[in-house]
Amino acid sequence: MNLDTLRHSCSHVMAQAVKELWPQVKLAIGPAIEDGFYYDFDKPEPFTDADLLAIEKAMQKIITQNEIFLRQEISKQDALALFKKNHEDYKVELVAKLPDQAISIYRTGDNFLDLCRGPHIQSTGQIKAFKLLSVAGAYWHGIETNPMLQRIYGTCFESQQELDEHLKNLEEAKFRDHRKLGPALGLFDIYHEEAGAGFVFYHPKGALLRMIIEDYEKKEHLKRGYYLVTTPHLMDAGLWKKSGHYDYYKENMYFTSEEGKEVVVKPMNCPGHILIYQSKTRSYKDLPIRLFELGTVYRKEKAGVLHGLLRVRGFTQDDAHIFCLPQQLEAEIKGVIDFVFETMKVFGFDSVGIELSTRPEKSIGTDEDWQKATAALEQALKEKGLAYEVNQGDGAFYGPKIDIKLKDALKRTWQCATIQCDFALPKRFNLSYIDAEGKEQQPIMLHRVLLGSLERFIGALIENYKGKLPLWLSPKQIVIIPIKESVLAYAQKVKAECEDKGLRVNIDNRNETLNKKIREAELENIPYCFIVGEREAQNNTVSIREKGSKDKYADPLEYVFFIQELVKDIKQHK
RNA sequence: GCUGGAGUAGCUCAGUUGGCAGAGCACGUCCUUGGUAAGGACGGGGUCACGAGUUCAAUUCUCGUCUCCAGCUCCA
Repeated sequence: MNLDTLRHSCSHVMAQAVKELWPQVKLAIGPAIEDGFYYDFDKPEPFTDADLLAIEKAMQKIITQNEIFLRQEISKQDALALFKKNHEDYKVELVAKLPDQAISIYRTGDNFLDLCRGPHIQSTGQIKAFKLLSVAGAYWHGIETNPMLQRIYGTCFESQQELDEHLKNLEEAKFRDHRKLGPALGLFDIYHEEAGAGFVFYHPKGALLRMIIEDYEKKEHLKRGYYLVTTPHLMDAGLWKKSGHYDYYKENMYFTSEEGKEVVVKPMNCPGHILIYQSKTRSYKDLPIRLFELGTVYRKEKAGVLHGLLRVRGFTQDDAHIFCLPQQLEAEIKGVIDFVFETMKVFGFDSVGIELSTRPEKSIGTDEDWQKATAALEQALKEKGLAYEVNQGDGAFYGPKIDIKLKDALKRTWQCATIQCDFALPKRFNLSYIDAEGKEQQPIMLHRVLLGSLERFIGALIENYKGKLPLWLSPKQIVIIPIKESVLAYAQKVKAECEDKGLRVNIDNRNETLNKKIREAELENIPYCFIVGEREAQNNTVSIREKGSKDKYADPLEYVFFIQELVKDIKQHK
């Protein structure tokens, strides 16, 4: 049985139940979606949780009665008359837009009928496991200026077991939510009321994690021939008018002023990098020039879209702009794709989805340039043998893009890397290089990020690892627990040796019991506890407890050997 | 920005049909000096999100604001 068909049918049953309970409700649309289905209703009073239970009960009854899904074809005229008679205004609107030919409708039970292309399951009895999940507002046709309808989300599976598994998955997602885990683990917090929504504060452990990621990225970029640059946070509004951002994104930019001049808090790094490129005459021999910056940008996002670290108002991009010759374009794109995949893998994500987005309605540049740019991206993907989906009209205003979305442990996708091909900004800024004949030419510009925003990426990391970061990313790698005060000096010696090897280690010297310290180290997800008492001090060893090893623990080990092994693991990003 | 739900101690949450504000954890002091996931005693901590209104009296009722949550719309 096709799962989409099953879910679509289930949404019909839900609509039927709603119409039985509230006959005056008007129906909009009810499709199957990735994890279930929804149906949009026009009903003046909101649905409550109790309503959902009542609807579920009514649905169960319809399912028990095993009603047939009966397909009928009628003329457009008849369909219009039928839905008009039933006061289904939204259906009338939908029918009116259909071509003038036979239109299919589906009936179930005595009274329920719905405009529907189909297909459906044979009868309601085939629905074995379903659940209604939530209610939310949704605009008719998804257009902001249209009336808001009430959407009920539900899900449906072929067996109760699969449904239970899905619900368990949802529960688990809640449990690993970075918005809970992050503050609980001392990584970051957001002081919504005091400092403003959408602004992240990294606490000591989170700042360390961020530093580890930043250090890794800087090193890797230098290795690949990028130049590290830094650009200011405030720049004259004129620069943003020239780049086009002012016209396209004014609503989302933060402004300030200086001596009557308008100044913009940077929402992007490109204009800054362009100025650096323009600072001198460039030769074709210098290209490609790859400028990389961990650039912190601010965007005034609407209040309703903010979400933990995933959607914030101030964030740092691992942003680079590559200025290259036309003949270098494809190789550069391929190089970035390889860089993205390698980086994802190092951070523990190995499954990705790729999308190619083309020219949007609101955009700058000539058709010819858009075609060239889109073709270059597509060609690179094809030559890499990568599967991708095309997202028509979803590109940036200055060029088409490849988005690489990573998948986490729960198979959820996260938008992180993007590669954008841009002919428009070089034109606007009149960028140039001198070719072999001594003539001025225009370079092509690639915009790209690997992790996207560090904030979002750290959110993804926390959720993917459920807060249990691998050793190399752990802000605290080892905690040394001296059993009594008399061995403190020995503990300090061990600590010094570990630090000498670059390990992040501290001593838990509090007046608490050993059990409590171990418990807290476990809860804090510290990979290793080194426990030292008289026995260890005498033999120059430590007792090693690996996180999660429960009551089993290693025999006292010559710790010098052990920390060498740890250093090896860290080098390999384990 | 829109629809709906919510905001009580640092955290997780009780509670008040309008009349002195509660627990556990966390925090502080003291006792305890320990062998692999919570040792004990005592103590401090609150403009019940904020602002107005109704009332003898508002954390509780009404309105507004801010913020969060589930979605919608948006995401250079």
